[in-house]
Amino acid sequence: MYRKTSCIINNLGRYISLENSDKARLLNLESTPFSIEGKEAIWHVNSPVEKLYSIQSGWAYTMRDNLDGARQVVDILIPGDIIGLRDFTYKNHFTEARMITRGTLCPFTQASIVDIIKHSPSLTVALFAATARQESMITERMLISMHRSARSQIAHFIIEIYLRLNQVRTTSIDEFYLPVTQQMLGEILGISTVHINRSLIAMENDNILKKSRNSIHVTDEKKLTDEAEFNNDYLSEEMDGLSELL
Amino acid sequence: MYRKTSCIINNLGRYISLENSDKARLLNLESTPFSIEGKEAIWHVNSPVEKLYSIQSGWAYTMRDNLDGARQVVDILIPGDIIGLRDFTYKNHFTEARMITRGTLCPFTQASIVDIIKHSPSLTVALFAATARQESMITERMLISMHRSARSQIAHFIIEIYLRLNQVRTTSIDEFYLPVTQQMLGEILGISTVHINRSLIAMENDNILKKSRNSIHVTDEKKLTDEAEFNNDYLSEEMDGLSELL
DNA sequence: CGTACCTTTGACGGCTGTCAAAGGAAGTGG
DNA sequence: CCACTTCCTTTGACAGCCGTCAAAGGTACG
Repeated sequence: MYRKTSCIINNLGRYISLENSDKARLLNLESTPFSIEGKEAIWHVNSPVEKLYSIQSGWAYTMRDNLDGARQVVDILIPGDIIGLRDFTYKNHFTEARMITRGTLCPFTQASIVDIIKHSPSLTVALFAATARQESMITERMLISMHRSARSQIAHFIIEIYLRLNQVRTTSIDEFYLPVTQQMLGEILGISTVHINRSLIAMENDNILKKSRNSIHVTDEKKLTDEAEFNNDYLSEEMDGLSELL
Repeated sequence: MYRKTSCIINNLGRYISLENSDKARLLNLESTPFSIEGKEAIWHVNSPVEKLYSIQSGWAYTMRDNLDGARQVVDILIPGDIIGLRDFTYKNHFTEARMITRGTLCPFTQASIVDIIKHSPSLTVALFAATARQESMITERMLISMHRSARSQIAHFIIEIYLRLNQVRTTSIDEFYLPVTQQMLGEILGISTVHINRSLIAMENDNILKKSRNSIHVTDEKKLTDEAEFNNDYLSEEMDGLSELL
């Protein structure tokens, strides 16, 4: 065992406390991490599903092109997240995955996931938990995109990202790194770039936040959370009852 | 083994071919099915997560109330579906689940899911597959609600439901049972009842479909699919590579 | 220092929401 | 089997959030 940790250990360890045997298994299954440039593709649409990737560093996203030519972002993935959880029981990808920034990924083959399923109930449950959290983020975004104003959606997205970053490493809400352009923010929320821009300017004029190219300043956290009407149940890492059954 | 089949066998059997030992395990884990009235609650918001339910007959939905008082439907669940897959790694439910029509449910405890995870890799993979399909439906709805007109969303929903029904039992697209009110259709798609109504009337005037209280007549399948711009990859039950690894 | 990408602004239109009320259909109880 | 109640559908009027189109101004990067 040449390393004491791995990216996926940090992820799955959020939901259950890992035995040493589980940690050893993960270290064993993890292929060599590789670095990857910003904007580089991780997989393409319709390509066969072969691997999952745990993000050691860098930001990534999955997206697809709508028939009308509009690009739609499905997930925003930050360090610690697993890319491909939604896809690994499908034959082909129906999204494309790309890096936003340069970073480092740890690949896991499908076979190693099957190995986990065969030999470690606790890791399997953690995989379910990680899958459910990703699904919950999508569900939340769906419900919110259907009923909230652009401003409220933007506020909600910023708080969600802040909380997710904070789960991985302490982050200040006053100012944090956010390598997402206004254009991409529009593609995430399903709002036109023009309207994103106007909304951001309005929120800046109301002294709520200031978005610059790769970071965000939150100047009035209270106003922001009020607009976001944020309920963070869906981000909860707790899993009480289930872990006792293992 | 007092019965030859169970509702969950039909569900999980879609994704992999089940060994007899797997079938026996499922029959063993399944508690006695119980019947439940239309509109009756299956669980409430914030109640602790205890069970999953496989639908033997009847339709169900999950929903939650937005802060502005609007009700939002998260999933529509038809016979053969599993209720609670998204929730079972959480401590509490953040949706409420109710029947639409009267029906019969087969409950599974969390403990029995853990039993599956511990003892049957193939069933575990099938559970992942079922979870991923439900997630994909949400993802699809999210993407579509963000970029398509009300008419197109309605068309898409009708085709999705038709295809899902058809996966369980042969269904004619000309006319099929659809116990979803216009109001609920609005709550599913995030569109006001008034606008749902106007859109349905417009589609009826264009001789595409006719929705009556509990069923739908599709009079022009081609026009309907054209408007829906339906890509059914996400409903695929195929899972090639993975099952070979088991 | 040019090229590509991102942000910003203005003008304009329309899809969809809200409010309010009436008409039907279904279910319930006497 | 009929009143009554509740839920669902339908219609009209009106407003506004947000999309589209087009173009200019900034900013990063090779």
